[in-house]
Amino acid sequence: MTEGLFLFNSRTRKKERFVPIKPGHAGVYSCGPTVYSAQHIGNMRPYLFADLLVRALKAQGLKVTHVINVTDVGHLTDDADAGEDKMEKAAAQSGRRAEEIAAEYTEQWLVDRRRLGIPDPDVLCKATDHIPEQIEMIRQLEAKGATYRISDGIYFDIAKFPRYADLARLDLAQQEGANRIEEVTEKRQSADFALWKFAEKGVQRQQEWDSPWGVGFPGWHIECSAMSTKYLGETFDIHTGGIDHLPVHHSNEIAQSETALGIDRWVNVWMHEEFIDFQGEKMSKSLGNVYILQDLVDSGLLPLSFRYFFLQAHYRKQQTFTDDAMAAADRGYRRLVAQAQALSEDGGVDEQAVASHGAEFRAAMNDDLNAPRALAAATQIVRDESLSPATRRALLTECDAWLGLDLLTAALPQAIQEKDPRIDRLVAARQAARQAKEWAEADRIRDELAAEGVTIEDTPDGPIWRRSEP
RNA sequence: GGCGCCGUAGCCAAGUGGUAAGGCACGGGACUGCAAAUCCCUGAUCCCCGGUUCGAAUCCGGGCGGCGCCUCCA
Repeated sequence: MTEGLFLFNSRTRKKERFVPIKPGHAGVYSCGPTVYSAQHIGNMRPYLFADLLVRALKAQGLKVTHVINVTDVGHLTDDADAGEDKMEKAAAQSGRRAEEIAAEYTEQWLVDRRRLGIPDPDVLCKATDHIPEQIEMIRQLEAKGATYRISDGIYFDIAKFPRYADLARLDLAQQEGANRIEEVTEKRQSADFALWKFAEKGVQRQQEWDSPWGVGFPGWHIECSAMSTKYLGETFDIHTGGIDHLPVHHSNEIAQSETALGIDRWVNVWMHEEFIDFQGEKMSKSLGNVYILQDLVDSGLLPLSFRYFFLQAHYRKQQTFTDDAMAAADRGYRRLVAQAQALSEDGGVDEQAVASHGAEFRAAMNDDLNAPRALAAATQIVRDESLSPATRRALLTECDAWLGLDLLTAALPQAIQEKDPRIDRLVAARQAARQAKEWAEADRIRDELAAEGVTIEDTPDGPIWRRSEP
């Protein structure tokens, strides 16, 4: 009945069966990072989500082209059209070149993605590498009469695009945000946005280019329109991004793309992931309460435990991050992997059982990427004793293609075997006491070590020890 | 003021009309000299009030509470 992948389309506010424009192929564009500083774990949800989507598309047998942009110019600090450029600001503060900063944080972002099991995108495009494309699109808009010039730049006139409010279902007359900020007063409507910003007189920017309108730099929104169109065509399948982008950034993208290209439907499916709530407020660079992946690793957690944490909630719901929830995810992930890897190759693979017992998992994922439900199904498979170990392995291999948790292949770090002769000697002494059945002495040594945070674990191969918490 | 999300067991979180997935913790059990580690078992009628219905966590109305966007932000 419900064959195929169903996705929630923000444009129609409905779950719809995904049908690619070009049979057998799906084009996906994801709004990428602004690389003036480190990406924190909240910033990683969009990429975990996009990866989940890409994996689901591939599981349908589709070939996927995934494009992500890197914003390395033009993203302003305060107002969309009146603040400082974040890249320039970061460069000024650190005394470094903007390109150098962008390269560093782009690389860190890619490394973190890989640690989370996210493959690199097929196309990773930088705004600064596509200035001509952006200028060209602005020229097209100008030719269509959708732009106007004011003292600080070239702007898009949303009055020329009647569908402007459709995506976000905005009531533009009632939007009052503009009243709370210092705005570019020359704009015709407050929702108009900059396409090209002029370099300020007397200010030497690191990043500026010539254009038909004068020296300056592109507005933030135009890069996504220009680059997605370049790599995916004038109409493409799916565009993803944070829910916060829906009313402004994506409304702007649609306005400029559909106007410049002269088309009615630039993107078929818009998908937006919700925020992670960090015990009461969002984590954001602006608020300064950032927490990067390495911080998690430093506290003894596995990167893929964060992926597991992400998979425990649906992407369209705000997810609460707390240290306890993260620790719970870490334990859950380690246990699941240990159980999966403990499965033998015995019993042969029952292909029929693979087809039938994987149904719930596939149905969950195909229902708008319901990862929590799918993860529960995978967990049941690991522990389903009615299936042979080999069959369970086969099922888990299939599940993991969607989940990306490396269930059967992850190398779990064992108890850290530190070198400490003094502790080794005490552990050996306890073991000797145990063998002599001198329990009081053995327990005394164990308590002594416990008091300094060392836990002894007796295994079939003898005792090992580890420090409880760093 | 406008647009939008959410409120389910101690914590995280599925479920959107037929009588509550899963994970973690807690408790119980197995194992152990006792522990640790591991494995097994165990818990909720769904923020409040009213309505619709044979039947609601699930639909409608009204509250209370949390969060996001409208300004850079995933």
